[in-house]
Amino acid sequence: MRPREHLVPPDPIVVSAPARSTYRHGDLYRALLDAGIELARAGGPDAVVLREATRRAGVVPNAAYRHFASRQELLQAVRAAAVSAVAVAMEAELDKVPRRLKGAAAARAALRAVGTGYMRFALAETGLFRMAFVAPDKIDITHEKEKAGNTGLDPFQLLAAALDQMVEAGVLAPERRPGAEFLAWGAVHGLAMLTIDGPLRGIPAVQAEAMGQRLLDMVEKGI
Amino acid sequence: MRPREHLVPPDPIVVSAPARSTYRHGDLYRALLDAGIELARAGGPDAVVLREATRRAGVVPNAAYRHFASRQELLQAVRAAAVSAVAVAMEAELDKVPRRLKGAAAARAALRAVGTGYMRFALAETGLFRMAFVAPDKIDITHEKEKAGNTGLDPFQLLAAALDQMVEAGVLAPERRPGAEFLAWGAVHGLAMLTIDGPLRGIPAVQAEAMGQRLLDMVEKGI
DNA sequence: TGTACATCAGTGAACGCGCGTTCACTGATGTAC
DNA sequence: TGTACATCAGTGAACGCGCGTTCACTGATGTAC
Repeated sequence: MRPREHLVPPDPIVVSAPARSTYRHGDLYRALLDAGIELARAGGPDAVVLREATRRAGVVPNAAYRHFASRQELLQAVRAAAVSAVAVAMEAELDKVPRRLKGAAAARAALRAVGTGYMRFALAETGLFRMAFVAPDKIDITHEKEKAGNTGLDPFQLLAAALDQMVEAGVLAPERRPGAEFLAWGAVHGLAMLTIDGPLRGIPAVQAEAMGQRLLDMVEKGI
Repeated sequence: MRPREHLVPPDPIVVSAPARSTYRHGDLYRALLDAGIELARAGGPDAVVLREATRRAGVVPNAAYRHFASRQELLQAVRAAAVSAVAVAMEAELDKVPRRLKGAAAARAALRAVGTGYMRFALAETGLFRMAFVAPDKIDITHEKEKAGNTGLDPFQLLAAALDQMVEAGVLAPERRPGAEFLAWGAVHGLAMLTIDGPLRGIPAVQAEAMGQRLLDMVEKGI
């Protein structure tokens, strides 16, 4: 594509090929996936390059084809891992909700937790976050299964559960429930994007956090 | 990059090189920019390829360097045009606000108009919309000037003006004004993204529109 | 327990691709006299 | 008005790049007897 940028001289030391003594790799699938995830962490979807993943796994490029039919397939696996990581971040916040809270207070706290976990993940793991929401024209998403490293609920389901809880607690009118996911998700997602790519880029974490809470106030009040 | 996809046989007819009779092009800068905009319309930022732009302008690849120092510079120009187009779409909605509305009603209508224009643009011109919000690591945004095909206000300023109007009309408490742009923008932007790339992708325009209005209800109530 | 063998994970070499960019050029144009 | 000339927009050819992917292979491993 573009000519190599020589801002930094190319590193002559092969840092990421962990000298393999055995002929077989052992778990190349996992190694490639991990490399892919690492690439996505650092640079988002575009950075997930098949050849680079094999380099990091210390293996010849075409070896990848024993485990992935194409770059697309690697991308899908990485994406699934990223989505899963978002869910884990959300659950981490949910776990912080004090058990003593009941009813309305608990429901509100759950919704906040879900939103907070989402936003924090977006800011802390920008590359993976982008990977989780890669534009569908860049990846074939159909028939994709997620690997669960969590309760098995994806981010959408966690949000839905929080909203259901709000209805049960009488905080959200049942007739407003259908589609409410998209209002809440949209609001949080957008603010995350503004903070990552947009005009809020680079603001101190404390301010980003405060803005996030303010947005969640707005959602709570307006949904 | 990836091998050519042969889903569609390569078109042997040069459709976009408008046989030039003169040696000089006339306005190659404009032609390249227009081609760039067209590419962005169809495929977003990644589709803005210098060589393709020159092809469409009917000119040899390196001719572009008479007018743009690099691909980056073309990208910046296209981005500026995209941002401008967003502003135009927002103004179009603002113009529809009945003149008879005064005070609170007018202010609310203005905020809605701004949000509606934004969302409609995102859905109708997805590629340009993506171009306007291209991730900063893909383009050098510093020292970029926008070309105004509009009143000269960018989308952010249009939103800010609407919010100021709400404060003046007494609909928005002055202490809630600072930073309110980001709440409103974030919410609308996020829903737009969900509709373009996310789970709402492909829903009928009517439903997308309805969801947009519902989101604006939420913003209005909760901001 | 020891040997023959099938399996198949990883190798080595190569491909064609389109990209951004550089170089030395050429020839139409507008300007000065 | 006519001619000489400088300008500089567009040409032609080439570069190196890294990518995804294909092919025929090789040799370590696990299994069947």
